[in-house]
Amino acid sequence: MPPVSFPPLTALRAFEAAIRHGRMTRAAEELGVTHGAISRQVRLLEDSFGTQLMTRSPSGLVPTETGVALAQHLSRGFREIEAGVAMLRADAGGVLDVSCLGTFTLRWLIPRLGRFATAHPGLEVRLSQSDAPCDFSRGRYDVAIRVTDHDLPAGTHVTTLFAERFGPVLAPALAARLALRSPADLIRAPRLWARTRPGAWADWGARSGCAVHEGGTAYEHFYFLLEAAAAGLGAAIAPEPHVADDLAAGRLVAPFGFLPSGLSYVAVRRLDAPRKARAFCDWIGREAAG
Amino acid sequence: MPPVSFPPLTALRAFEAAIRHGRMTRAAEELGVTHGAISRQVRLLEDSFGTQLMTRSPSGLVPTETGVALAQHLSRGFREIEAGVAMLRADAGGVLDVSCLGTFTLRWLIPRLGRFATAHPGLEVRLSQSDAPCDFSRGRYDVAIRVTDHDLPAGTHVTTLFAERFGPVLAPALAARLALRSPADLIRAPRLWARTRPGAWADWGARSGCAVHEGGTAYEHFYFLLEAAAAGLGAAIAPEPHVADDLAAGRLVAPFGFLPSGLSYVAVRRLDAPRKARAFCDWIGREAAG
DNA sequence: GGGTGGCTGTGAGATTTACTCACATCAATC
DNA sequence: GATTGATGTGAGTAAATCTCACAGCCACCC
Repeated sequence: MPPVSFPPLTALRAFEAAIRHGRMTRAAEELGVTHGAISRQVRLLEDSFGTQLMTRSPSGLVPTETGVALAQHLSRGFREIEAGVAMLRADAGGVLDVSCLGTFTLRWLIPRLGRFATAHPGLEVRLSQSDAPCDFSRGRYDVAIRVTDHDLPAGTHVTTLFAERFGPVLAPALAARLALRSPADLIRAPRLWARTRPGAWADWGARSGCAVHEGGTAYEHFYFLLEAAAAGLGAAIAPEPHVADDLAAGRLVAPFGFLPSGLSYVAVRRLDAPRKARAFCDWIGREAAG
Repeated sequence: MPPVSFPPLTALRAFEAAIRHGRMTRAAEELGVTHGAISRQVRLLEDSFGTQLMTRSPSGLVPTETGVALAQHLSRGFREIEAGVAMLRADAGGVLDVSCLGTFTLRWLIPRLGRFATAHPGLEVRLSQSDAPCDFSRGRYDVAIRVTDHDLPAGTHVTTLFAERFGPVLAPALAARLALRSPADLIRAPRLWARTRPGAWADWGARSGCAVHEGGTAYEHFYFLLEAAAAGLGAAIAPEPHVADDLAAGRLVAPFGFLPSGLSYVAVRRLDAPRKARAFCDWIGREAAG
């Protein structure tokens, strides 16, 4: 319960706004509540003091002498508080720099970022693409999203998003033409791979027990790789979250599903990162869980 | 929901207290909550701004630069609010003057007044005895409790307490000696009456259909009347609430029960009475109803 | 190294506060 | 008398706040 030295601050605020506007309806608009809420708060305040603070009339409110004196104190008090909050808001907005895997960004994070923006107005998330190992020493970003195939730097907090699952994907038409019956049959498909993940086919082969041939067509970015696969140029090894939408849309098929890659997607921040970095990591952890 | 321009005031207050004390545990003591509540409120504040406001250590809290700045604004703001509240509390305590029927006061109100005092600390109820018609023009009291046998002044608010029921009461021994079988037998009892209610016997006679004789012994105050009746000196016409305790204690008996007198006990206040008058009337109305 | 004390953090659930909705009442205006 | 715009309130819901009961951490002491 509130300390005995104060009535509810909500009631004080409602009262101050009502007096300042001269009407409960206007105060309600300012505070984002119904006039009934203002009426109750003011009534509660008057009851708790045993003193009438305003008279009501159809043309609005008139404070009593006591009410005027109280409202003046409250106005000054709330203005001071408002000044502090505004100062903080000006500071605290700004930008959060997030270093992120390119394709993950495009296909998983960006579609969800609107919810973060809604929850944190005034805070801009600035994304940069990288799959280099985390290096907070240069201060270029506050949070890094990575797959845990690199040693993570000491003195960081790691938020696990989800375990990676990966598997071969290709266009439906190509899959039909190749009459694939088992994962081993993929050896007949043209092999596509990304320079960012050169060992993907070998890793998958080791996990699935399938022989995989070498060579095939290399692409600079994973995004191009998936476009090529969707165009029927061959099969690619892709992490599940990157292709979930394409699978749902029927642009790609994953005839043999996905296997755990042994890796995890993580969000990493320095232990002493700004609070907004923690807010972001908490948020993205919840998004990944949900 | 709170206005978008402010985070929860409760959180701001918790934060300010924590910084001022340098410890959440001390802030919790001041605000009358557990340290867990303070911890959550501060965390909520930091999350909503995306900014760390303090660092925690086993030796206590250290505000960040941002936190210091915010806390200074908040301290000034809350001090201003506190000054207004203190001013009001000083004003609003004081005294409520209640003019009340003497015996009603003694026998019904005073035993209950402790509950009012508990609910309204700092507010003294000053009772004065009177059964004269209400006259708020002299400003001698804020509330008058009366029986509605007088015209009530215009421009007042009336809270009905309960309808009066009255009837004859006398000592058990006298009742036994007189071998009363019906109300009419009361004509054999010595007739006691109060100067404040000279027409009581006649009123009761009219309502009960019994002949009542005139004369008998007059007392200045109703209290004396009841003492005389309890001493076996005769029968008196009493309102039920005045003698409830004596009946329960066996000091008096009401062999023929009580009849509605056509009157009501009411609490009356001016329409523009101080808020504490309304608080009192609301309270006494609830006590009468319960 | 282990024990103690005092600090903060948090899951889960309970309690309290605050609010909405849908009306009612009142007074001013036309 | 009807309309408009103000405040008041019963009943129920939603949200906020809090408690309880622990856990974890660090400094200090032995």
